[in-house]
Amino acid sequence: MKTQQNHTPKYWLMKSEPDVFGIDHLKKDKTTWWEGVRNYLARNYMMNEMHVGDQILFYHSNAKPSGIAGLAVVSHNAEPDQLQFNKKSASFEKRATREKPVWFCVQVAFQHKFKNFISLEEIKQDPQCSNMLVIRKGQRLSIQPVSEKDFLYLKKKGL
DNA sequence: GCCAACGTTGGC
DNA sequence: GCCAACGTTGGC
Repeated sequence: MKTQQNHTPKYWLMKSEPDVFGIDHLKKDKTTWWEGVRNYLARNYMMNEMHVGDQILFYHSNAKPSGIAGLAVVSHNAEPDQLQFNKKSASFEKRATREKPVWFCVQVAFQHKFKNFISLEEIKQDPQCSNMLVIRKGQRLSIQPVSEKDFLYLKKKGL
């Protein structure tokens, strides 16, 4: 009989605007459903590749300064994004039905706020981080895969 | 506030 | 299926 293959933990970077929902909001709320993502690649990551236990660099975008503010963890696998059913929401999706949702999101739980906030500038300057997607010009994707090496390095640096 | 980069929409 | 127009993201 075939044994089910265990999911190997993965590492991600997730962007959020701190004015809207930053690391302090997550700390206060403990968990949040990552609603409102309306990009197919980001959706596919959440739907197909992110699993409970995956670790997350929580990134502040559109901030002064932008950068990594802390750590979070996937606390629930993807479920339909409820905002797509809400006519009053900016994230309403007219193509979606309860039977056939279009958008999905994972639930994320707070872990740590970094003692040492790591600014985008610092990541750019650091030769250790030269492969990271977040430093690439024009990289707007709000959910990005991160290598284990980069994750562990930044975790150690930030905590 | 500017604007480069990129995703989406819609006419054809 | 192409691609121009438009909208959004997000650094600066």
